Amino acid sequence: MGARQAQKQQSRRALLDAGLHLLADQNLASLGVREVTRAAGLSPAAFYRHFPDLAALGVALVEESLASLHVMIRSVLAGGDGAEEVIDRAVEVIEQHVRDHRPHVRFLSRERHGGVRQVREAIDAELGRFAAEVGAALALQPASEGWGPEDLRMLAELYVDRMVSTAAAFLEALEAPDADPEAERRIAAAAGFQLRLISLGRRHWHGS
Amino acid sequence: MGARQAQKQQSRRALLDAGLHLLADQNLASLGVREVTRAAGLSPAAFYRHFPDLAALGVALVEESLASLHVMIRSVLAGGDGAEEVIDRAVEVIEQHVRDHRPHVRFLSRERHGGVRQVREAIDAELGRFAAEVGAALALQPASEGWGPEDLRMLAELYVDRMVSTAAAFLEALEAPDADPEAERRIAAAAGFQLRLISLGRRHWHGS
DNA sequence: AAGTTCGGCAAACACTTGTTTACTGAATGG
DNA sequence: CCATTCAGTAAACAAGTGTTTGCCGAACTT
Repeated sequence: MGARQAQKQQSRRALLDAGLHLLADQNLASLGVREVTRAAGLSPAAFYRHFPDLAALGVALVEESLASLHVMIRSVLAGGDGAEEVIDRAVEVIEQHVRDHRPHVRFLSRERHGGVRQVREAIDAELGRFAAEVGAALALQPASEGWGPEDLRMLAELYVDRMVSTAAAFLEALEAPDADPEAERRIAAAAGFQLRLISLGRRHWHGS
Repeated sequence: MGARQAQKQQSRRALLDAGLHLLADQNLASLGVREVTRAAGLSPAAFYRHFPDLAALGVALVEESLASLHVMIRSVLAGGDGAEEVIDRAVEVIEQHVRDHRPHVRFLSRERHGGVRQVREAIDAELGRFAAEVGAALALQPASEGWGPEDLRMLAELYVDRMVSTAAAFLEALEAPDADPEAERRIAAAAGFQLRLISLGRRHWHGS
């Protein structure tokens, strides 16, 4: 890659980073082009060399954020099959992920139902793909015998939604002004309990 | 109430309605005082006769939105005890509620993780109170014998969260440009399935 | 070495913004 | 009936906004 492209990528990075940083305490719809370029150390006009819109920057952030999420989900699904172990690992991995990628998680959580349609749709589509991935993994387990693909999808959605909620809860605990380690422990306990309850229900499910 | 107060309330209503209307496709943080007053047919300065902040208007909208939610939750909990019936009724009531109070539901869904802390906290607190209410109702059922209050709370949270997610899903289906009745049916089916799965897991839970 | 591409800039465009000010005039209460 | 209260107004403030323009100069191509 030429030095030309490299410098362009660097500016693009600066814009994305500045955006992500500013989105710590405001949402995409209230972000301004000038605000971002100022924080990135560029002139306002430079923005348009990279994105047509702020919505486009948002979509780029979605892609970035979800790439790291994909890695996470795979690390949960791979490994021991015991339901208990998978659940415990899932909760741990989620907590660690929120810790490592706090700005991205915050962005996703905030914009999932936020004011910018393009971004909302991008997140939703990708979350659907997660559910499909989880569903495929579930289908491979012996406990899924006799389960239709429709049921498996609904089950996977339930798991994914639970994980997203858990991540959001961890996030809120981390952002609280008085960081309380007890709160995190309680969230982890609740998540473990709830996931266990779901998988228990699944084992006792006999046809729909 | 004097005619004086009545007129004031009318203006306040106009501001709240205008705000709620504008929040259909943007979020609170990006709303402007002038924007609201313009839509309400008042002068910008008039806003400050009613609210010190836009955040305050947001909190007022939260209270309004949650009042109607409380009514809803009670109508679910009251009535036949059969788990199946409760679940089916819950899904129906949620769907109807979203239909009847679309702007409020949208507002709650959007601002639950939105950019205004005051509003986020107000929603969260009230949602916690819902969970407590559901937990209290669960405690009365015979199936809760041997369940600690902690477990009941986590279970109630799981139910409430599921309901909120379901409401959000219904909302998104209603807002889709091509209104697809099939999508709503699918959401209702998924919600029923998932709630059933949870209550099945609950019945087979033996201590934590 | 000459010519082209193109990322970044400063400046200008025409608005929109939040908030305060001094005011008006109808409802209120004595 | 007269004084007071107070919701609502118009006007002004100093900023801030998105986007376009023409231009520069370093990196590429031939």
